[in-house]
Amino acid sequence: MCQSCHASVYALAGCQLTGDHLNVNLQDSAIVQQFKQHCSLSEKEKVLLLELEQNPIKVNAGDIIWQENSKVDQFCTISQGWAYSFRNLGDGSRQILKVYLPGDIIGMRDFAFSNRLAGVAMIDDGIVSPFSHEHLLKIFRKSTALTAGLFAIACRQQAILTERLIYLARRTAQQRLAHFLYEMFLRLERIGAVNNGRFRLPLSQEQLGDILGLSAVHVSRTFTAFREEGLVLRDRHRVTLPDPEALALVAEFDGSYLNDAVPALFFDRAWQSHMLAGTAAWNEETMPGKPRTSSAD
Amino acid sequence: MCQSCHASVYALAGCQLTGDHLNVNLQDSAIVQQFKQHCSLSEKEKVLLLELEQNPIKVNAGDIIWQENSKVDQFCTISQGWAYSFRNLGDGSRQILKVYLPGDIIGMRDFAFSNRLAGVAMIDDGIVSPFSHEHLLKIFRKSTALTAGLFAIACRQQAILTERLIYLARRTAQQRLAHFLYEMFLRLERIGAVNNGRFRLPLSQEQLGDILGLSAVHVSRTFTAFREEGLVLRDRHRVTLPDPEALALVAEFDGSYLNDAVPALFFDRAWQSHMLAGTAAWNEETMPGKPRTSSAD
DNA sequence: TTGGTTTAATAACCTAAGTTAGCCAGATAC
DNA sequence: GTATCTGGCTAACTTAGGTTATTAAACCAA
Repeated sequence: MCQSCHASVYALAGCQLTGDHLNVNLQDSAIVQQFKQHCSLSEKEKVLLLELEQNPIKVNAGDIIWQENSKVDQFCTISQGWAYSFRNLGDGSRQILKVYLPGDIIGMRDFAFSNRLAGVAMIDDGIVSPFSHEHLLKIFRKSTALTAGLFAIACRQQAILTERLIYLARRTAQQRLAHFLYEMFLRLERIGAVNNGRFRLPLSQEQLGDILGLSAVHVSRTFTAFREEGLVLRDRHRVTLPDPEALALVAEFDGSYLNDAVPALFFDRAWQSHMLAGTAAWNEETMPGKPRTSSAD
Repeated sequence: MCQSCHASVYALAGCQLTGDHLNVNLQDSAIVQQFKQHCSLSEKEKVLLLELEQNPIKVNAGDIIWQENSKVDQFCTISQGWAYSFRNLGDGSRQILKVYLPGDIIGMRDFAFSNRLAGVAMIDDGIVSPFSHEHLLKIFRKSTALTAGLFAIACRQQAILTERLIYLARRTAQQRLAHFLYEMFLRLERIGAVNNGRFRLPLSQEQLGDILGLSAVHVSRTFTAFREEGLVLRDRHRVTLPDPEALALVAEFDGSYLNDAVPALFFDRAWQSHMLAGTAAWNEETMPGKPRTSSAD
């Protein structure tokens, strides 16, 4: 951890640091982008959010951010790299619960618990920024808009889990893999990491199996089937979807749980001005455009 | 909906009403019990919570509270009866996502969405109380303690979903059924609905299949196996667990996601007094005892 | 009472995915 | 260079659970 850096978030914002010190600024913070999906932010609110990223740490591929059952002492934002949360099961198998991309908040689900229900590990090299319970409570106290935003993020997280639950309970291997690939395609597209249906997917077939509740062997079989059907081409860690919509069709993918993040309340201006006068400006102008960052937590 | 009743929550609290009007009071509100798991409440906060139950409605078994894809206009607390949320899938099957018991909040996951991702139906006759987005925002503005409590409930909801996800992805039919029955046993025990390992479970085998991602036929087979092993006795809608712990063993049940709802912050008194002075009294005295109401949402 | 409907038990059969194992191609190490 | 390791592909075989069908018991409405 960047212990030697005691610069405030104000100082950090916009400055260029070298070595272990990392650049954070008001414009390109992934977490601010994340929240802009949900509401417009005042400067004060941006600062509150940026404070979450005061303590950037470089982490390496394979690093464990925290272990299952360890004490819950902090949460993290991730600003570079991929991570995943996982549970090791009694029989030696494990389940990967969620893949995190830059802009996501990691571990917020542990807020209500004294011990971690899941471990988190880095897939890639990257940068994470730990923050504390206090920080979260501070946001609750200081900004109703950010609170609602955090609550919305927790709700969307539930929606994503629900979607996966249905797929794991009810769908075939082809549908599961198609769904996962298409979901990653959409999430990566938002953060500009897709080029012509082609993107990097740094996951082994074993890891994919742990995500999808399948054996690695069957993941391989399923990729073979997709290759023969021309639906998915995979070369090491690069994946190409020649026709993403065809894949979505196989998966019976309904993206409303990702895209339809437009609470009724954003559109009720009379109510807005009544309830939120003086706290924060919710702004429907940010809504019509497509969200640009990945889904949170 | 009890449109004719415009009595304030203060008037309702403690009064005895007849016909469509229902009794709500400060002591036995299931939602207040629910929150007491997480924190102690001031009188003002209790009133804020009780306002959620201002509009009790009688509903009948089989009633649809709301349909999938309908507009998100309100949430609900449930004070009597059982309900479940569900998704109908393209192929005619459906997945039951969650069973709600008295004291739970229904539909909070839809906070971030304009349309419902899941429908909700009553299993039993019961009483639900709708409340609005505004109400939730009002709580965010007025009480950091209740906000944190709501956030904690959303987090626990994620934990429960995560647990189910793992079981659906990785476990055998016996483990899934054992897990579900044992979880219901624990939740019902908390609200005093278990007598000597015996409780009412008003779900058909088809509904159980929709919960567990199994066919009704296989649910039947699994019950037969449990009966032969003396693990579970089922007669229509009554279930007896002669040895609940044996069942927990079969399920490899780890209850920390239900019981360990004790955030580190509750125990850090220095931090408490620092952060929360003047807002609400978090109280570690309510913690050591076992929670008494079912898990929320 | 009757006839219709829902729920449950069991059997026979089928299939998707797990398991084990062998092989090969890239990496990485020596 | 060669040896080793990891990740991926394919084949052969096994198995848990799905599907369909039959029967019987509960439940309900007329």
